[in-house]
Parts: sequence; C-alpha cells; structure tokens
Amino acid sequence: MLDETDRQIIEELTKNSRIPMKELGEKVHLTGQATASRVIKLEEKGVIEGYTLKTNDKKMGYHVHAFLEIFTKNLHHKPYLSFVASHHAYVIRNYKVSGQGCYLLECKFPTNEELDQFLLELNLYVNYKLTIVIR
Amino acid sequence: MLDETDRQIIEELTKNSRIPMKELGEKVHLTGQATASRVIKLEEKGVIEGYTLKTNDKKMGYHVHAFLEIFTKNLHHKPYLSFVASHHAYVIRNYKVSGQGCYLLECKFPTNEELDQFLLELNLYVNYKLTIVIR
DNA sequence: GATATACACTTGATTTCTGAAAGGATGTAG
DNA sequence: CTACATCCTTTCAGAAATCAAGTGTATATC
Repeated sequence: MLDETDRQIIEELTKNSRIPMKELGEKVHLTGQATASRVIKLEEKGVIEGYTLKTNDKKMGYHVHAFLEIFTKNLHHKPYLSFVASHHAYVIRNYKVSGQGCYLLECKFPTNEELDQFLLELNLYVNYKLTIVIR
Repeated sequence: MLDETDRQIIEELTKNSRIPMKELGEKVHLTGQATASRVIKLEEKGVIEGYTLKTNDKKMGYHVHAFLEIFTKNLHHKPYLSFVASHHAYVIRNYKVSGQGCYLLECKFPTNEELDQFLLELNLYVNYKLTIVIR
C-alpha cells in the first residue's frame, strides 16, 4: 500500500509540511509533479489527514501542561463530555481509554489559577487524578 | 506581544499550514506579503516552531496507541532514557511529570505482539502502568 | 513645531513554483 | 501481439512567493 518513497514523503512533510513540491521531489528522487501527485493520492487515501503547525505553548501564553486521568462518578458520561467540549480552549486531547480511568484528558492552561478553576468545575462531573508535565 | 491578527494567522495555519500566503492574507485582511512577513517574525520569535503533518495512524500501520506511566526502580534514569531514545519508532512523546510516576510515555505499535515485546524490554529498566487508547 | 526614526503595510517587478495536458516507459491480462 | 493501466517526465501557462522600493503613521528628539 505505501512504498518506501511514500514513507519518505511523509517523513519529510512531517519535518516541514511547507516544503515546495519541487524540493520535496529532489529529496525522494522524483520531479515536483510526480511528488505532488503522490501527495494528492496520500490525501485521498486518508493517510495524510492534514497539515498543521507546531507552536511554542509557553510563548503562546500557556505555562501549565497537565494530564488528567478521569474517573466518572456514574454511568452517564455525557455531562463530562459536554463539559470537555465547552472548554476546548484548554483541552488538547480527550481519549477514551482502558485501564484505571475512563478517559485521559490532556490540557493546557495559562496559569495555575485557571487550572484550579477548571478542576473545581470538572469535579462536579467526575473524579480525577492530576499529572503535571515538567518537561 | 501577539496581536489579534497574529492569533488568527496561527489559528488558520493550525487548520491548514499549507495555505498560500495570499489566501491566508485574505482571511486576516492583509496582503500576502504583509502576511508572509508576520509569519517570518513569528518563526523568528519562536512562537511558530515548525510545520508538520497529521497522519492517520491506523492507515500508517499503527493499530495500538498506549500511554505508560513510568516508575523508575531506582535513582538512575539514564538507562530508561536511553532505552526510550533507542525505540523512537514506537515513542510519540516522553514527558517528565509530577504525580505518581516519574514519566508519562506515549507510544504507538503496529500490533499487540510488538507492544508486548516492548513492555518486556521496558520492564528491565522500570515499572509501569499501562493505559490503552480506545478512541 | 519641525525633523528624524522606526515600524508595518502596499505596490510593482522578477523569479519560482504549481497544475494541467501530452507523451514515453513498464508491466499485466486477454 | 495488442490493449490497457500505472507511473513517470516534459512542456507551458498561470499563480504564488520573493525582493525592492515607496507610503503612511506613530513616537521620540531637539
């Protein structure tokens, strides 16, 4: 399904998704046009889902990075899920998981105060175990 | 430091980092040239760290996505850290954290068999608690 | 109040890239 | 052998990026 050239293309685009097709082509020993048509095929197959940005969270004003292991208090998950949906500015990812908790919630906050406020509200819906990222 | 236009630029580039500068400019009511120079400044400031790709892990052949809470067996972290470094194909991210564990390791594997093999080797250096992502 | 300076943006010209069309090489099936 | 499909290259017109002025505005300086 994916040959070595496709893999190289994906690797290079992961390093720098704004690289010109011509230059990408040189890296994988193809013309820019052939490279572009491979990229289009990878998009159509759904292997490539999109092109995005790596930003510096601290310089964006987010100084606190946390993981929350979520334990729902009862069988109704919807209140928690809609709480998460309504706080998407803080939420990086929310995974349903197997293990101790029901969900693993990754978040970012400008300050500890905002984290604290978030936790107070979160605790209305679920219990949690907090893990703060140091590095 | 960052004005509303910069924030919009970052938002649009997060949605699609391959958007032409001209088109991005239209979205933020600037010419392509002015937009490009703002983007260059954001890069120089380190706010923008790079441009990358969103891929579909399943279609890339990775069917297992896991988080590992790591508990080092002793005070020496180096053996674990070099083990992680030597398995970067599986490792997505490795965070030093405060909380129960010392590290939070996010990984992906093609199969449960490879996960199992990884865990066997990992267990030589540290103890862990496994969390598998369902969705 | 006049002048200098810095900054951000626009305009216009040149270079570079992209995307479409046509054609060539290779492999497969009838 | 022929038809067909796939993947690549070449060519070329149009689009975008880049570079070099030039304009406008705010702030500082005398």
